[in-house]
Amino acid sequence: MPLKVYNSLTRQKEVFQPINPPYVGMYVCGPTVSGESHLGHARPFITFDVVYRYLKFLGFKVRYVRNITDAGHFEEEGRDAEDKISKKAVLEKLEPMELVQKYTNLYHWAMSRFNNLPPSIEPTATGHIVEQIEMIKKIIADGYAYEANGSVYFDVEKYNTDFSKKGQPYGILSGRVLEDQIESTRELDNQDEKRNKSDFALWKNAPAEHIMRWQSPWGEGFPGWHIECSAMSTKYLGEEFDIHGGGMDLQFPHHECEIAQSTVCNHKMPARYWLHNNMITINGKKMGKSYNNQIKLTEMFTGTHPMLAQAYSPQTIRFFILQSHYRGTLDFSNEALQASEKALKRLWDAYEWVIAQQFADNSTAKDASLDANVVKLVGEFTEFMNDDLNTAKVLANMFELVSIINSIKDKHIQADALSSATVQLLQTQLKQFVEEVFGLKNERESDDGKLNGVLQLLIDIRKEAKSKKDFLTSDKIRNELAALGVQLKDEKDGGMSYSIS
RNA sequence: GGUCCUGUGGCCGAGUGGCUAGGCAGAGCUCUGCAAAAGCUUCCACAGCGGUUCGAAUCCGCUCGGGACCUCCA
Repeated sequence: MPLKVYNSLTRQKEVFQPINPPYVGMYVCGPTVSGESHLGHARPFITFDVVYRYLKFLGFKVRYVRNITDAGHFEEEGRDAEDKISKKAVLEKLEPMELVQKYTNLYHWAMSRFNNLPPSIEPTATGHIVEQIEMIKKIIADGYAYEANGSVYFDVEKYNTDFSKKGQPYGILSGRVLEDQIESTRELDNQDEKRNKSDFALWKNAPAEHIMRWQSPWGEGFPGWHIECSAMSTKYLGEEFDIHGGGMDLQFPHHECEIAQSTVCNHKMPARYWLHNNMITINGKKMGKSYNNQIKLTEMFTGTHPMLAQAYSPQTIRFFILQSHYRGTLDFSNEALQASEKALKRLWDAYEWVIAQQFADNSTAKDASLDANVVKLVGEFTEFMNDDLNTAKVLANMFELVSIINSIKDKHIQADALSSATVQLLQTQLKQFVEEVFGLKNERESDDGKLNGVLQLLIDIRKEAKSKKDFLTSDKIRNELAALGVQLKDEKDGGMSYSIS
């Protein structure tokens, strides 16, 4: 069964066929680095990290482009159209680029803690002003944009009229009809400069107080909020590429505008497959700026937010996100995150144990039906991923395997119940999916061996105490280590192991 | 108002018309000096009302509820 993905453009699952196999071009809308990332931002970055990882797993050569928006978009609160980054820079008395750097660093830090692979190219908007200006010039030359008072606007009406004839009206991605839009569009700043309310800015004239500004054929200004993605995706992935991803809230107007801009410039629909992840909700409401209900990632990791009962590690959050399908909403709650934390630990413990085991050679399975079941569960990993990346179902299978693995570990099931071939399949596939595809990693503090030595010593003392039935001493060791965050476990075979939380 | 999505057991969440997803929590048992961990068993579902069907959580209709986008937003 080939990989199928749900394409927002066609509103159905489609077989994924790259334009130039084995190469795949994927563009994902990155962060605006005018502030800290919150939990909601984590979803697309983790979701598309898994898409990236899975495509690589399937053998595709992927160029993954994810931009950094550092040029500042409008914040049209009240009357003054201001550049978010400039405004905040003044407040914090930082240079705009200093501020951008600070939040970019913080973002990269969070991404690495999630164990997200860095994209192949991470272009910045400020680094591509020239490309954006060139693109705008082309759109004007083709007659789909006009200048007004040093700003440039995209003529949505004309685009819609002309491209509807080619079967590509404005609104094709989000299923909107332009005529319905016009009446409902809100009053925006400088509305009078536009010919129509639905027109959007390609370039904005910079008022005197605006710090971030660039020279252009239309005077000093800054780019509009959609053009960077069109310019950079075209530059690095070509006029037509395979996958465009992002959050569902970007579908309209952002991605719709990208389609219009790119189509005028390149005479092609920019991307073939449009993938959109759904939102993280909190108390049933989307976590986002509009509701002022975000929990920043730094707050998640440290537990410093009134809504948080405790800190949640990056891998717990990653696992939490993987437990649901990316196109559904995912509701945040302490209970849900705590469940994820425990589940992840159970999965990881069993996983670590089984891949480290050397099983004796065993050509025939003593328990044929169990053996067959393991083969089936493992085989379904790709089957489920191929069905629009159903990570939730893969995890369900992994937990069924966890039970089997733990039973072998506890000797409820004999090791020779499974054939060597099956054990090997289990080990390799689990490793591939847990680490390579899902990108889960061990969060335990790495130590230099000294800590391990100290703990082994304590374990030995505890064993001795136990053998003498000196439970006072043995319990003291266990309890005091527990208070320090080290859990001792008595194994079935009389051994002991520890884990550090 | 327009476009669209959604309503699953205490909580989070999968789900192809017929075969109890899974996780966390609860209960019992096994193991254990006691714990913890683990294993086994078990309880608790498909918003409501109709319809299609031999059979529906799954398809259709209506009602009620929740949400997203239409404006910056992942």
